[in-house]
Amino acid sequence: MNIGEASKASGVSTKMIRYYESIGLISAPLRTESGYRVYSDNEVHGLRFISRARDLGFSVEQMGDLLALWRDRSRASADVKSIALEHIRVLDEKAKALKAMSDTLRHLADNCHGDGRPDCPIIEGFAQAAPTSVKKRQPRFGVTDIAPDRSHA
Amino acid sequence: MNIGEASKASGVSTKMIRYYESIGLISAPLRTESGYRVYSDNEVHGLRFISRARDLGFSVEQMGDLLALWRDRSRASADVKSIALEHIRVLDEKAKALKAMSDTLRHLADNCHGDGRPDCPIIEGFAQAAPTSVKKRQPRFGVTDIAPDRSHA
DNA sequence: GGTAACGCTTCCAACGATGGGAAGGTCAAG
DNA sequence: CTTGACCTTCCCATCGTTGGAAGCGTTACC
Repeated sequence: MNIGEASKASGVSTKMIRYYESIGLISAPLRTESGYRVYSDNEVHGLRFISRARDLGFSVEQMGDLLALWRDRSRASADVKSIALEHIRVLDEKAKALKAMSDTLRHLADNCHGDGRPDCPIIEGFAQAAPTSVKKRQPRFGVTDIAPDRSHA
Repeated sequence: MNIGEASKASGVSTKMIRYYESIGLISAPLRTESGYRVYSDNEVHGLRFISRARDLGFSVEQMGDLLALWRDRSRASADVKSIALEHIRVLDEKAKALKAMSDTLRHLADNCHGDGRPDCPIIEGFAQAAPTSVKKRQPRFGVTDIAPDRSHA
């Protein structure tokens, strides 16, 4: 299989496959005489593994750890589980933070007429008081924190 | 007030204040003869506004819109509300996506012994089946999608 | 044998928000 | 006058992913 086929079979774009190879997440595949990358079923399997881990929000670094465990037949499932549990914790924390923002905003929005008049609890809520006790910023989410919508493919 | 004081008073780092100025989110403040930025109470107020909007996950672009509305005394609260509602929708969507990931992973983890043995439903879950029907990737969250932890300040 | 579709490489850029640091100027207090 | 805390500008890095361009080789099909 060449890279295009491997991409289709795994759900990882050719760009990303080459990128993962460049950063050492996956090893360099064999090449044809003419230089084309050739992927074995096993390698495609690994790409699918990556695709799935990625969809669950694992970082490239974590995917590296998981791949190593995947390939290690003498792994301890405890090691896998601990990575997973830590990731779950992070995911839940993020979700909680998002929900808190949403709730705060919802509360403000519920009290906003939403008509042609200028008075608005939302704007006022941003403008007034609560000098945020200055430091110790909370982790934040921006609109773009969700990965750029690759779904326009 | 110089930039350091304005930063402390608003909760926006000096780096970010300069950055917001550079991208035109805020206008350039007056300078002393020696080139130091000087912030009025009003400008600090604006920075606090930004700080709060940012904590609710608004993007810089949206903050620009909100700031414009804030300064526009003839604004329609409906305009503010619509930005807020749209943002709430996005926040909820992200939270939902995170929760779905967490749940999937939790399910796998619950079935993992987590001991010294190698068999692990998590790894197996990643490795097997579900070729992701190839394309149309979902928006994803990576570990780093949560803003880098600035709280080590 | 031509052509289109794919592949190759390298490099460069961007996204968003933020931090880090270097190299230098300024200001206040001792 | 020195010291230290502040300010200035400028560039670089992060994180994951995508895009593009340039320039050329290969493969498959008609």
